[in-house]
Amino acid sequence: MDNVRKPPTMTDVARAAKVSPMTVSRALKPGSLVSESTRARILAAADELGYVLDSTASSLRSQKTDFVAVTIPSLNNANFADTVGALTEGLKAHGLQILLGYTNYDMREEERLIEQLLRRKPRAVVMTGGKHTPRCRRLVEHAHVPVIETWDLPDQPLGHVIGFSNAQAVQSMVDHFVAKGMTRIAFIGGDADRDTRGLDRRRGFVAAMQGHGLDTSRLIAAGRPPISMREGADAMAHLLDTRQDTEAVICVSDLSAFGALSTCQRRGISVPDQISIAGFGNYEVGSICVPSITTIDPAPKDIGARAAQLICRVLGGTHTESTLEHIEPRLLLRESSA
Amino acid sequence: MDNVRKPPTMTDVARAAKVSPMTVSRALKPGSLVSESTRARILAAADELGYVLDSTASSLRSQKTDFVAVTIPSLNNANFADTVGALTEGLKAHGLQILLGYTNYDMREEERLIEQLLRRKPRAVVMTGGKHTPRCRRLVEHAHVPVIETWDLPDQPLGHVIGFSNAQAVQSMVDHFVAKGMTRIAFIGGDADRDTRGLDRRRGFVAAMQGHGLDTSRLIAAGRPPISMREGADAMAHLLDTRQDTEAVICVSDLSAFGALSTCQRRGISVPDQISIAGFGNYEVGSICVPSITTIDPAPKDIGARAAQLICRVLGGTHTESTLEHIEPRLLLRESSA
DNA sequence: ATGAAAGCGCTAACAA
DNA sequence: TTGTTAGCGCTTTCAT
Repeated sequence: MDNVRKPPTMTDVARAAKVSPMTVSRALKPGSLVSESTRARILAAADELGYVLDSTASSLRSQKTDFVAVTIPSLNNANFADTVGALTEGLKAHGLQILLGYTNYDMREEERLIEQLLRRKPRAVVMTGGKHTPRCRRLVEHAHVPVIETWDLPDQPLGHVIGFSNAQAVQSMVDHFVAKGMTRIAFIGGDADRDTRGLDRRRGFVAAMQGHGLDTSRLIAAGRPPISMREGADAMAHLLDTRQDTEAVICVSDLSAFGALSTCQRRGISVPDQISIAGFGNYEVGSICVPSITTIDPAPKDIGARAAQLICRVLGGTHTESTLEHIEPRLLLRESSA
Repeated sequence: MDNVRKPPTMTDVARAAKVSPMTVSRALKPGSLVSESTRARILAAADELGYVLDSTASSLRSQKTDFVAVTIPSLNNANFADTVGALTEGLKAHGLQILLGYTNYDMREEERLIEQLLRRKPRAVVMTGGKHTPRCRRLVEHAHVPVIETWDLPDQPLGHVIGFSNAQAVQSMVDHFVAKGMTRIAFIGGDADRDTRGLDRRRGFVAAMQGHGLDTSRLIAAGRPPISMREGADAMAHLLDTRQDTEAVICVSDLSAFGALSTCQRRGISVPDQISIAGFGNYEVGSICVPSITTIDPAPKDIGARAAQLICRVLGGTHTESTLEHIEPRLLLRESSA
């Protein structure tokens, strides 16, 4: 009647293979000192019993886990997915797993998440972004674990940084349009400070426009960040209705830029002949659509790969001081901008 | 010189608050029996020391974790992200966390991943898809943990199923085009069996065409699955070059359908006037682009939400037998199909 | 409301 | 090459 059998332990395997639990432990670890015949017997017994190592117990005893905590704002974002993908790949070689959590662009949620993650005693922490609640900062600092902040240049880094200035990247886009002789340039972004990177991009737009002595009033707040295609489409409709003389539109992301483009297509407005459009992030949609969308490539995979490398160096002891690795986003000029 | 201070334990907090460790343990759990003054003292001490509960130890002692293992083929897929999002949301209320892994559309990788995940003793396992290696099946079966397979209707379910027939969904799309009087219908998909759901959709296409006595030779293998926009665009170019009389194209996903659409736009071919296009998955891009793309909505969030509900019922003991919950994908007719 | 003792399953350290 | 002992940090259980 005990339909909830307890799963077999190492002791069960040891008994079945007629060795001590310690020998089983050794046999299950790769490069260890067990005679081949014994190991074979043990593996057979383990397989027979359906034994699976309990990594909870193993971690507790060895005071060492094999995972790296990672937080991203949203699961549903190709850029962050690329970063996490590269990170996973880079860590796999060193036997490290990723423990992934997402904050839903909310610092309170990030704090909750970081506490959850730290309870599992990760070997390192990789966070997206450089703004955190005070308690979140304290938690991470107290953890005595290597920390990497990515996708941003934090004012007060918690540890290592692998990022870039979102503001500066957008400034380079503004500079590009201004160099082409345009002056009436709009920005489409979200309406609140949930997405700090989006906010930085908007700030970069304003700073650059002011630097050129240009009008910054074409600033469309398109809804709760992160805005996507639908919001971009609606914002473009609003812009076309209210500021018909606009020459170029810079969007907070390629997704909203694509939405803006779709509105132009529905209205028969030719891009880039009548208006130029640019995005951010080098999402696939922007490279395929017609016209393809001018954008900025922040090299998400590079961020992940470098984070993995850095973690391995730090855990290996060959790297100790805090680093700032600067990512250089590239401007990709495509068909949507004149 | 000890720059690697050991983090404080419950015993440290107990000493600081002048109570026993047991009382600290109780004070940190919500609804437990500790006087308010003692609890306040303990929480203050914990905060002071930067104490974070060690869930490794806690799980070992209580023989109970708080997470659910989830495998998805790829992180970078809005559909699976939606399922995981809904699952996370539904489980959060019950204090359960998700331990997420991705298989990269590879059954060998899934096996490796499942073993890793099972070592952490999850309370339940949610897998995407119903095809697994024999060892993977054995591992899961031996784990004596509720299992849910999603997004598919497995031949031999491991436990619960929340899914739909990908083949049947595509058949309904074929039926729709045939009812409109079309006969020369093509299918664009991947070229290997990595993506079993993609393969099922292709099978559904062939079966439906044969059922109508139609030619199934317009079957484009567009590269290594899962194919995306670029492959869809190239495949459409190939199709237009070789089978100019094609009336409709069904693509394995909206992403490839959007790529196909972009090729038509570049060549000045009017959709749907000259050719109809349909996708699968109800991705945002298909609803925004011009023309919008006819598709099938497999209700990804619904799958996740139902999985969460099912897990809670099973763990709560109110549900014991294996269930098959059938998702009914909806055909969304949009501008890209005549 | 609080405490003392025991032990979850595993592996570090030492012994043989 | 294999075994013995002890204990990781916590919570179950029982006692007060």
